[in-house]
Amino acid sequence: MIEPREGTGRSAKAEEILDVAERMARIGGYNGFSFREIAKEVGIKSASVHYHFPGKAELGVAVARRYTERFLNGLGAPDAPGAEPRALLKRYVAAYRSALVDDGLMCLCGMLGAEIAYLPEVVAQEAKRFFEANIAWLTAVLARKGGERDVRADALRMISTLEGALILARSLDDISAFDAATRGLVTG
Amino acid sequence: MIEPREGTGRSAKAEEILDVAERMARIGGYNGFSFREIAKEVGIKSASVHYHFPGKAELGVAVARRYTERFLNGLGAPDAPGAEPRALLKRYVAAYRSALVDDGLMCLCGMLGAEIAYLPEVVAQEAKRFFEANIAWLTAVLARKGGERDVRADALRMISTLEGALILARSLDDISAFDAATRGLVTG
DNA sequence: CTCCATTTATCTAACGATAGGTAGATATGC
DNA sequence: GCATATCTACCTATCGTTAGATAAATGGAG
Repeated sequence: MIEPREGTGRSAKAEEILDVAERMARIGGYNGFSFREIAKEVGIKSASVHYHFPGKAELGVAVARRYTERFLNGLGAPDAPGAEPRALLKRYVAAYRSALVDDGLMCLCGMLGAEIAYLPEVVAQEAKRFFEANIAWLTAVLARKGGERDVRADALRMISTLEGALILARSLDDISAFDAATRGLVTG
Repeated sequence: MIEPREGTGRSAKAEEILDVAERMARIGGYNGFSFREIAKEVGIKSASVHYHFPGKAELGVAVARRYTERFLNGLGAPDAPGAEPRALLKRYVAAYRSALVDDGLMCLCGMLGAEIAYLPEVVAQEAKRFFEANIAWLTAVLARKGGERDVRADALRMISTLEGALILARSLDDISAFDAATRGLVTG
């Protein structure tokens, strides 16, 4: 085989499986994807999906990890010399908005977080790690921005509002509800 | 029969079924409750649950409707003469906090809203109605309070922050994250 | 008050569909 | 020959749902 990887140590088929699983999970949560449905979509049999990912929990972990990594990479370093804190925060809000508007999908870890008491512990841990990484990124940016009283509280508030705004906008079937709910989130 | 109802037109067993289904749904979402598990918990067979609620969609609708009604009743009228707007808003925040702290559960319609694209339409409609009713209540209170620029946007922001804060606090397994995220939600 | 039809609420037993998972054969390429 | 990647074929468990039986309570009619 011609090694169609990209530094992740994963085959192209495995990435394809993760793509499909992620999209399904961002619609229906942990129960929203199944080996059979993924297999059908990527053109193999369900037993072959087990070759790439031994069990559902492992697949869930892989999806969440890749999601978190991609999300953080999209944000860039919180202390990047060229980027102003305010611009970084705007980018953070835009990342959530893009999921809703461009992809029509929820935040994966928002979904998993909602049903966290129902998940295999290894998957729950990944959802937790996503939020902890987000808090770390935001607190770093907010600290750089200065003038903040409680950067951790502000970080938690931002994440909460954005995750909730996704749910609300999708429930109301009204994208403008997301914009209204998040207006003024990034202040002076 | 001695009519063990309470004005809802539903038997005591049906209410018991709704109790169990609601608790399960507030942990695992729409897929988090099943006829068999509910039946086991209330001490009957799954076929008997179908006697009270013909199908899962109907059961989901009944759970959501009862939840919404109870939630709104707990808030009271937004224009109650004795209640100050600020106190009403505090009560609104406390309702979410109580779900998390007292019951250890998510908001039912936050769960359903997250997976809304995955739900039977009749159930999705009930989740939507919950949020519309919440927006109506909040805008009425915020309008009474005065000094607001865009009461609808503020209502959407409050709901989003609270729903998201529930998810975040449960994901982090840290109740104080809810308090930090919602601090200052009710202003001046 | 008694007889009988009906309703209420439950049961047993099964249906087809789908879930996650496994064992073992098979083909392909280094 | 060996690792990779897929297959067929199956397993057990659970899902929502349905048919049909049953027992008890209810409500009129004579």
